Amino acid sequence: MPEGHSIHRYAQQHTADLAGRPLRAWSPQGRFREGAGVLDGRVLETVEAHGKHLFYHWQDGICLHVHLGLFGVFRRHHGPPPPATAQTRLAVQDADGPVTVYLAGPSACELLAPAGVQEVRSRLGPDPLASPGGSAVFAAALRRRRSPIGAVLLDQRVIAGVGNAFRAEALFLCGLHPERPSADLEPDEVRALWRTIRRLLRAGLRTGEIHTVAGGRRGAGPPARYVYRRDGEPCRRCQERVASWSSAGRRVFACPSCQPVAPGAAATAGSP
DNA sequence: GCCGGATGGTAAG
DNA sequence: TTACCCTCCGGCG
Repeated sequence: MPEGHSIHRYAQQHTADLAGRPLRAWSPQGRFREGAGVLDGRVLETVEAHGKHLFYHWQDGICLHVHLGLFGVFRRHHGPPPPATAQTRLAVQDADGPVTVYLAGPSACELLAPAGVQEVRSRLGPDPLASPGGSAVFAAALRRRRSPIGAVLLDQRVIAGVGNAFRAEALFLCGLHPERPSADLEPDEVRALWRTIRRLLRAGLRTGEIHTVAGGRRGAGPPARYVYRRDGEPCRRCQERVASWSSAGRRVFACPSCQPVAPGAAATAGSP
């Protein structure tokens, strides 16, 4: 589930598993043969996450940039790994340790010079998990835009790491309708939104799941959400049916009663 | 066993 | 807005 929390988990895990020693690297699929050849035998120093982007810093200033996109997946094997599949873009293995990591289906897997790293970073807004003081930058960006807050939250130049699930849950928790113009939000609402997103991302980083319903989980079962992918089901707070519609090619979810389009106004139909 | 959609982002029209 | 990338999984039969 590649929203920001899982990307930070990968950064932590891959640092723990692989950093500090020379690694074997190869590309079973062949599409990253040249890059893997550069990495093979080198030492991985650190892995850094910003939003949904991973930066693997290797010795000699070499940086591997990975973005999973919608389909990308890491597989981690402890001990002798199964043979890599034909889809495996990159395989990395600790020559002396037990861990092998396979990467398949990423939208980006590339070596970047420092200028390239800077270029990627320059397109990313503050990451609530990585950017102290990001709240002010976020607030300024919201004031500048006329787009609906729902669209703005998915814009990685405004805030990095939020995906469709965290968008839906954070807007519900803050009582904000996704179609409200971002510039119309009150300063208090903007501060609460940043804090809510940061809290949800931190919880996700800790647990690896997007479980947002207050009170924690009672027993096993899938993570519980308020509105994300719950369209047609009753709102957990007011029993109104959760609405959903499509905007900019993505599904949007909201409770029409708990998230009024105009602050203080009565609930309206779900679809604007 | 097949189909459609999914947590994302870019490029083309 | 649409297509595409290219992987996994749930629903359906």
